[in-house]
Amino acid sequence: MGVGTTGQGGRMSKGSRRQVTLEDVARLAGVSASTVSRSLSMPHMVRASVRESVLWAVSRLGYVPHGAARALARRRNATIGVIIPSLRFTVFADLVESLQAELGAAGYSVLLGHAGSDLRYEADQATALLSRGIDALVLVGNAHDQSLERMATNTGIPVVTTFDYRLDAPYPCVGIDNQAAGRALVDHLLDLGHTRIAALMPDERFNDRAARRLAGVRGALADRGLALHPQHLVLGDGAAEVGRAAMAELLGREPSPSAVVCFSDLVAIGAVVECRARAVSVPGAVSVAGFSGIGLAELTHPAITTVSFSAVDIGREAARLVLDRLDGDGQAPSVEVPHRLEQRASTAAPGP
Amino acid sequence: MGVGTTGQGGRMSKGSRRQVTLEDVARLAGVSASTVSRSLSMPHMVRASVRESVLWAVSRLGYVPHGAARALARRRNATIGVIIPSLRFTVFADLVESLQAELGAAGYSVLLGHAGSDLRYEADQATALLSRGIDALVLVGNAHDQSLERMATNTGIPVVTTFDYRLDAPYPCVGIDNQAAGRALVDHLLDLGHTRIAALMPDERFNDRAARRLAGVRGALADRGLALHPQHLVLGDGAAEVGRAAMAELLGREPSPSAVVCFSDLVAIGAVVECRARAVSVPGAVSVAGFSGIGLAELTHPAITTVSFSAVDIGREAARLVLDRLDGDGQAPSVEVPHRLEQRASTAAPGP
DNA sequence: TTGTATGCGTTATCAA
DNA sequence: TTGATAACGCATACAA
Repeated sequence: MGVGTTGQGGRMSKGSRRQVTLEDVARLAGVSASTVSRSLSMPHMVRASVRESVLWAVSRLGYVPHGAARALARRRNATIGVIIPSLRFTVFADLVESLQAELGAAGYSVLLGHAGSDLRYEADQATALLSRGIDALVLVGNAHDQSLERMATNTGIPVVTTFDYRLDAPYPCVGIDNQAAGRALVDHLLDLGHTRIAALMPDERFNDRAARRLAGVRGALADRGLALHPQHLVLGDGAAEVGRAAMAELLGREPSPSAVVCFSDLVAIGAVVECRARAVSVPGAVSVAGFSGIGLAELTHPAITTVSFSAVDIGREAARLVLDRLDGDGQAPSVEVPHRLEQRASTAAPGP
Repeated sequence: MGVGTTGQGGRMSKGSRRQVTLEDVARLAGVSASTVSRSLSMPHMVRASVRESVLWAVSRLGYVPHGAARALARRRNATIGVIIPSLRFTVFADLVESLQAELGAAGYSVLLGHAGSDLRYEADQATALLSRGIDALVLVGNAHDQSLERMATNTGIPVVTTFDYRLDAPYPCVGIDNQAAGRALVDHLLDLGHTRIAALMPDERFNDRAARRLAGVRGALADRGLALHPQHLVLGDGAAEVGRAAMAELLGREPSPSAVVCFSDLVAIGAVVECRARAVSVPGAVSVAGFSGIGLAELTHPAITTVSFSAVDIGREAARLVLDRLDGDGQAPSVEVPHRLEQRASTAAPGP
């Protein structure tokens, strides 16, 4: 679609310039509108010489197809809705960027919505995107509002979920096994000899990934006859500042933990900062672990032990699933993206 | 538009369920289609009792307006295109999130495009968004490809640019005065007594904000009879890892700088990490300053001196400008968002 | 205040 | 291979 010049969509500002239509191109090329349409959408169905003159007319007039008209006629929008909690989390920014690249290459655009951590709000966003016209919906996690689920089934548009892989997922999904990941992190600490392990995490009621990780944490503890002490669970989501505050809170509690798992790397970084501010040695006095494996976690001092995975991979695979549902045979299965324990300097055996 | 249930847009999957249309609602409510349309778009133009029964039918059928049809009829898409270099940069993620919130509240959706740092690619993205149908376009910076500019003027859709405020901007813009900000940072270092000042920055040919900052840097130096030594300009964009590598490069050069300004906080953080790895004291042996004022720059050790500003404010004001162009009188002027020098521990007077 | 008729720009169906 | 023509679903000018 050549670097066209005139398009639709804008308010006709003052000059009220008319949209260049298929008709205009047809007239200039001396053919019918349908031939122009075909020359653009199914070039092989039209004689080469005709196609050439059409293309010439197109670029001469700077014709750009009218998206809405096309969507109306084709019953398809070439647009995918993506709803994430927030772009401030590196992993979601990576997801969106990756999705956009993959879907863009296949001719789809991305319509973006933010949901915070509120499932009701997520459903509202979905309604908005749906009425805007989307061919598929990409969500984060597997817990969603009833009204959203109803909408999805009623409209029949494909839904793909991300960041949480599980066999019983309601939609095709691509993500990590959060429970196994949570377990791996705690097993690592247990192996080091820790017994008083705390967790800094989002409210599990609003975050099913966190809930799964917590299940993994509890499971690992239970397997060794231990449990998460109620005083050892502190809520705190996302930002380093929050991690700092949560760590401050935790350090004031009894019994004091010898290790802390954070469900986000930034929170872990904040926790370490707070420890330094209080002259609490990491990992001397307390071990700290993060989650996600963002680049920064490797550069801090000490470098942060974490469970790493690729949000970019999740985006790419999610795009594959979406395209399979839209243009393929719709049989592509959910995919588990691997995670890996990155053992670094912020965790060590507990002091004597 | 109640939490509807049935919408358009999806491929009709197998069952090929038909879209619920205005007509269906009209039939059920016992009125004409136009009355239904009015009940939804101009409720005050219809008798209360009628409106009620329409609304009832709407929710009964789970009617959701068909975006494309609506866009076609109204010649307006209720969609704003936003093209940014990358979501991996905190400031752009903040911009998008802020824009989305403000525009969403006004009934607009955000269609997102990523351009990297390539103006040609940005223009391609613009073409894609334009043909998807957007009512306005939000860009980053004031330097753009000719073809994009041509498209913009030909379509007549409003364009608003962000992050670079300048009087001679080709479109209404909202951002900081990058030149003044660059100058402020270097003045601070000069006041501390530095004379060998280096810069870690993106290639100015592809980044007009960086070019302006560099102009500010050079200006401040020139005012004191100094200049940027050619060996003291190292390219490196965005990520902490990149800042680390750039700093490594810089530390190997002659003459060695006593202070380094980075055009991004993450790069500054990376630079500090590299210094620590080499046992180069910050700010003892070399001062390091960042740019943007992301939260993390305050938490590092040492905390990073930076020029801070609010990308969220930029987003909010950009949304205001867009809405003014679309629904207002189109007279709202460009806005300069304030920046502030945050003097922190990473900069100090040079050693003897 | 409500209904009728028409247009929005494309694609798809069907003849030619 | 090409050209009429009928959808596609909604908004609006105009008539009632």
